[in-house]
Parts: sequence; C-alpha cells; structure tokens
Amino acid sequence: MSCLTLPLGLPLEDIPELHESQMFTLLRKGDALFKQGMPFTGLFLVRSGSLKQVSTTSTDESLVTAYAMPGDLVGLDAIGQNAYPGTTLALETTTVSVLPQERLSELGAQLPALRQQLCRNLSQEVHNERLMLRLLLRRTAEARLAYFFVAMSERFRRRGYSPLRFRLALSRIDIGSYLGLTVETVSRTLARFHKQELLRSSGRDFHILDLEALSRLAEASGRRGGA
Amino acid sequence: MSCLTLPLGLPLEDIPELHESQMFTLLRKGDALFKQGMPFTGLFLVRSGSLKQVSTTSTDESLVTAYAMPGDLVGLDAIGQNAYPGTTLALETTTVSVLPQERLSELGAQLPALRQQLCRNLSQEVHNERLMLRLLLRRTAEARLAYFFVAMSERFRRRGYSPLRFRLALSRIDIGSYLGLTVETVSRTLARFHKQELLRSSGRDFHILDLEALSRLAEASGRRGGA
DNA sequence: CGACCTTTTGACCTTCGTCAACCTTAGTGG
DNA sequence: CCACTAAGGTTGACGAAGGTCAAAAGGTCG
Repeated sequence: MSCLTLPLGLPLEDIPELHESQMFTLLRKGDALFKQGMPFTGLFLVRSGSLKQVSTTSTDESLVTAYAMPGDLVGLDAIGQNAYPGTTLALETTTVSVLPQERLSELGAQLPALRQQLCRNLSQEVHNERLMLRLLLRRTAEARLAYFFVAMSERFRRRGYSPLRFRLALSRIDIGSYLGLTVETVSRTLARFHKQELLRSSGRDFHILDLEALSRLAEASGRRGGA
Repeated sequence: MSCLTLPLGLPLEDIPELHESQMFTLLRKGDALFKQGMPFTGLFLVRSGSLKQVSTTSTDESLVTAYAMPGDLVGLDAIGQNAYPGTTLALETTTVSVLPQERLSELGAQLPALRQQLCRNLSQEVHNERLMLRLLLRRTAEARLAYFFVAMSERFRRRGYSPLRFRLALSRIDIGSYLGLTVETVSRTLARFHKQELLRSSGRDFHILDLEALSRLAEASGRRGGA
C-alpha cells in the first residue's frame, strides 16, 4: 500500500545493525512498538509478523494509517516532528530490528547515498499518498477494496510471496478504517466478490481468483469529479 | 492545505536565488510551469499569483492534487521519481523564482541544515497527507468543505493576509476535484453555508463569517469506521 | 454580441452508513 | 474437554447523503 514502508531502493544492505540477527526485538500480539507522541528514537525493520499504525486525531477518532509486513521500514513518518505520529501495534507475534537515531545520523553523514535515497522515498511517498487517497476519495466501496487487495497482492509479490494467496492479520474493522468504510460495507463487498468469483476469503486468509478483474474494478467504478 | 507547499521551517533566506528579484519567471493564466512526467529540473518559489497541480492517473482521470500560493515551494514531490508527478498550471498571472537542481545539490552539500529541514518537511508531509485524506475519506461533503476553508484560512493567516476574506483562483470544479466531490455538491453545500451565515461566497471571493462554527463542522459531522 | 464555460438549482436514484439481530471464532475457567 | 463469554464477522431493513442527468442563469472572452 505504501512505499514508505516499502523502501526497496534503500541501501539497507550497508547497515549491519539490520542484518545481524542478534538485535531483534520480540513483540507479542497487541504489544506496542511505540506509542503516538513518543519522541522519535529510531527506525525499525520488520523481520517477521506484522503491525498496524493507528493515529488518533484531535477529534478522538482512531484511524488505521499504515500496515507493515516483513521487510517494511517503520517510523519514517516520525522524522518530521521528531515524534511518532501514531501508535504501532503488533497484530501477531512479531520481530523487528532496531536502527537507533544516533546510528542513523552517523550513517547519514557517512553515506550521502542513504540520505538521498531516504529523501527520495519520502518525496515519492508524498505523491503516492496524495494520489492514492485522492483517488480513493472518489471511489465506491467496491473499487476501494479491489484497489486494496491489488495493492496488497503487489506487495506480497515484491517480497517473493504468493501474490494470490496471503494472510492479512488485519481485522475487517481495521481494513474498513484504513479505507474509510464501515465493517458492514467491507463484509458485504467481500461477500459480493466471493459470489462473483473474484476473491475468496475465509477469516484472515485471502485467495485472489481473478486479479485482472479486480484491477479493472479498482480502476473503473468510480464517481465523477473532473479537474 | 499542505505543508509541502508551505515549508515555513526551511532556511530559504539563505538562498540568494530566491530573493534576488531579477530571476522571476512570468506565467500567464493557463500556462504550464511544468508538465506531468517532465524530468525534475528544480524547485520553484511562488512570488505572486497561484497555481494548481493536476495529476492524471493511469485511468485518465485528472485530479487537482495541490494548490500553491505566494510563498509556497513547488516541485518537492518531484524529487522522488526525478520527474514532476503532475502538470502545474497558473490560475492567473503568476511569477515564480527558479531554484535549479544543480544549485539545490550544491546547497544541500553546503548546508546540512537545509537538507535536514527538507527531509523533515517531507516526512511531516507524508503524515499530514495520510491523516488528512484518511480523515476526509470518512467525512461528509459539508465537513470536507468546512475543512478546506478552515485550512485555507489558516494558510492565508500564516502569510499575513486576512484569514477571513480571501480570493481563491480555483474554480468550483477544481475544489470539487481536490476534495473528491462533484461541482453540484460543492455548489449546493456553499449555498447551505451561505444560508447558515457561515461563509459568504461571490464568484471566487470568499468571506468567512463564522470560523468557529466552520471548524466545528470540519471536525464533527462524519461517518463512522473505528480502528 | 455570441460562443463557451462556470455556477446554480431541481428531480431522481444509487450507494453506503446506521441500527439491529444473529452467527462464528477464539480465549477463559471450571 | 466443554460451557461460557467476548470479540469479530455476517446479513437484513431502512434512510440519508450525494452522485447523476437536465436545464437554466450568470460570466468571460473572442
């Protein structure tokens, strides 16, 4: 879904911390990696499991704003205000590697390429989010969900997992929150997908039957609103 | 609306190019500052007038994705893919200062603070857009528009202009596109605001009568979808 | 002045949020 | 191991918000 948490271009191989296996942190389901508002202390690389970021707005709404899976870098959006902009919770048993801020600064000084890549990733992400969300803004529930699963599929594919069968630790409530829909609508739409033989879901396991058609749905159906 | 185009923290004072008055580029209404897909050549600082960024998606929809007014920095979202992600058009007679890429690199090397600030602005922006749009995703047309005008008001205020009376060169179509609404809905909602004595609009001139109430509207009315 | 665009207003109909009931899964303690 | 509970998920009925279509009224520019 988001390139922020998918920094494929980053020369992460150059960072020993992230590849030496002893420095893992273990989280159990429901544990917080960090809480909203905590001062920025560093970035995290997800090794196994998955997490969701929940941001609580000034009006006390909590929104799921990101989903991180193995290989994703978590915490980049904290750099701006030097604090984590949302609470990040483990959705299952999860391990992460830590990249402390000091080390990040050092590395930034040593490797200009890293800094540059980081900037690029951020810039890219700004545009992605803008476009994606503005697109979602004028899409039906059907298209939003189709888009969501196509994006997830792509994400799994890039990691070398099956793009057609995967498990999402997110609840329907979380998915709804992420897409701006109610649980009921998510549920009903998934039922429709099932009936149309597009996507079969059982609990948190998903099986895409017709990626082509889903992609078309994601792009096609929408409300108007030219420029 | 967006902090990307409002980089108040940037030490722009240190960049002579942006403050020597001879280096202006003049654009007439409808002129493109750059077109979508063009390779990144530099950033622009808006001196007078205003511009809109229009991004055309793979499905041929054009979405207004940003609005730039005097003081805004334009082009930051091009750094990621080394190309401008949208066409930027002058909405009226507009002047901009140019900050070419080479100069930007030089400056980045000389002033680490600049680079850092740039990164921070980008990171901040990622989070802002995420939150803002995800919030809009679950808001009624009324709340979206209220939010839009409150944000605009704030933006004018910061620049030293009146936060209650201002002119937006955007058409209703553009505003609709920006917020994911149809023209008709924008028009009808503005009519309602007028009737409720919240916001008076005549053409492209806007006069906020009750900022308090608008803010409340922006936050309150919404659909559900917890986390 | 006339062509064209933007804006407004009305009538209609779809989508999806809301409320409510019910079912299923997972976790707990006897 | 099973009963109980709670959370998550599904399904139906209903209504409101807003998209769609249509038409008319301003505005703007040639």
